[in-house]
Amino acid sequence: MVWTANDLQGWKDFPKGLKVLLLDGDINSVAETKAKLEAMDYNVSSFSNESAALSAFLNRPEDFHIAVVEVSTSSSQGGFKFLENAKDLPTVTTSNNQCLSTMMKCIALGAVEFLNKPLSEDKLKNIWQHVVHKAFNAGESVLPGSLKPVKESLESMLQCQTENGQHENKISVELDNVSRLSDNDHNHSAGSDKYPAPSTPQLKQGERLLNDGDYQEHTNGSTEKESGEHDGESMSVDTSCENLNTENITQLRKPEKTLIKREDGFADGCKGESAVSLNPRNRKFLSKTGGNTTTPNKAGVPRDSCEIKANRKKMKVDWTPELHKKFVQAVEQLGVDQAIPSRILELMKVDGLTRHNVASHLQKYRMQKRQIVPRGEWANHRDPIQRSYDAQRPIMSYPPFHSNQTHYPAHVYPMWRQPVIQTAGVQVWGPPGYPLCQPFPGVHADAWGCPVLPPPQASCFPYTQDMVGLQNGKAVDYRFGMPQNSFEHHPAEEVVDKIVKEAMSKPWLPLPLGLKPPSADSVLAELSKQGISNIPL
DNA sequence: TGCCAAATAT
DNA sequence: GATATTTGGC
Repeated sequence: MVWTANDLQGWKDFPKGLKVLLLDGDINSVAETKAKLEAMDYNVSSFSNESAALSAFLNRPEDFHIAVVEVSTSSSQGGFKFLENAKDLPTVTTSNNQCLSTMMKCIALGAVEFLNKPLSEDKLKNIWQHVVHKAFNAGESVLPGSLKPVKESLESMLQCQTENGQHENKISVELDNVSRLSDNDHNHSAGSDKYPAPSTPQLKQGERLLNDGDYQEHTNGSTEKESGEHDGESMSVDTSCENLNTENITQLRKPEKTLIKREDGFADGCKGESAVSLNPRNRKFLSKTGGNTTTPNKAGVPRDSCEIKANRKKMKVDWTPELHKKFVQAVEQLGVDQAIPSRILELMKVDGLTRHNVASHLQKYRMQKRQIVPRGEWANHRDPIQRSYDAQRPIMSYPPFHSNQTHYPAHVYPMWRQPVIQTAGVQVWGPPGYPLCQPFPGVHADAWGCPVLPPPQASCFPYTQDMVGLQNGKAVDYRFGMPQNSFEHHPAEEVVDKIVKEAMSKPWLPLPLGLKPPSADSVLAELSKQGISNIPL
């Protein structure tokens, strides 16, 4: 089925139009709350009388998606009756009474949330999440009729996005399993769905869905900056009402697109999975937590000791092409000297990503860029396997692409090893618009976004592996000694001399590409020539 | 806070 | 065993 923008139009405004049953014994309070809800474009039916509210719901349950009910232990109409008799309707309870027993009673009776009065806009605006939660987690038999269309529409929308391949630059939420989870719930008992969604309203609009990484930093006393900004490039899921659209619920059926996942399991059976995850390995966590994928806590604040433990370790960032692309863009934007983790992190604007994550990736990135490989690997020319491996080693790349460039300078950048044999279908994730293979047919791209030459051409370029930054720790740019127009040219002689000289003066550094270490025989011969015949092992 | 290397996970 | 990523020390 082909979906059009019009098909999704109805949902772009979600949760506007959500039908809310509001019950509050206080006439002033009910009016105030109603006004706030209506300001959010919710469709509110308000009641001050519990019996009236209940009968309204029982008569036309399809008229309501969610209820906001005030409970009171002092009044005869405490709201509990409604709660008990409208179990299928996700019900948010509110009260001036914050005592634990009242809250527990509400939850025990099936309330999805307990909100202290007064009800601010902040508290109210996210109640829609309970509707989604209910729609996806209630067994079919207990799914309120009013929510079935919600569920079906959401499912269709999510499916549509997957088919359209709209899954770039967004941290994913797996709702793929949610439907299945609802089946599980159904198997357990009809009442299992009455367990409340965890602390939904603590997730404020615009706040990120994935925060365990930050929490990790926070617990370490780090001042890790939390990226609260959300621009068009943000890679986190924005759960705000305004943005619950195709951009934000992407990849929902793309387990392989996991960006960040937590992989803890606990001996005590407590599984923490507040983070979004698409990794099949983590699905069990979703099951354990009732499959609530839409309601993590604010800023990853742990809800309990289990979650603290869950956050302490093993949050793993999967550096997908998109994420890496952002990383590379940030690095290039900052420049070699300024590319430090904190700044990269700022530029990337990826929620959930920590400075540690970036630092780690930067470390790898730099190592790759400097072509750091064990010397033995280089020297092992007698190993045919190694030889063939080295033969695939990319030699150079184009300089970082800048979109404002209209031509491509012939600066030759260092390149690092290709992980696999290149094929025509190799995935390339350079910056958008990078003219990868256009100017030079046959040029490939490696996993780090740099196009590379195939081995035959490569063998005739004895350039240093890092043309910038090898001289006495200072940035020295050799690139202008490089051929300017064609790969057929050889580098300037003085450049080669410079590279060789440097390699000899700093034997601890990895050899520049193109420079081969001397063979053991030649070394022995040279030593012998210098009167050294015994080599201590 | 950044960098590096060891440890750990996949 | 290779590679990717986290963790911990400096």
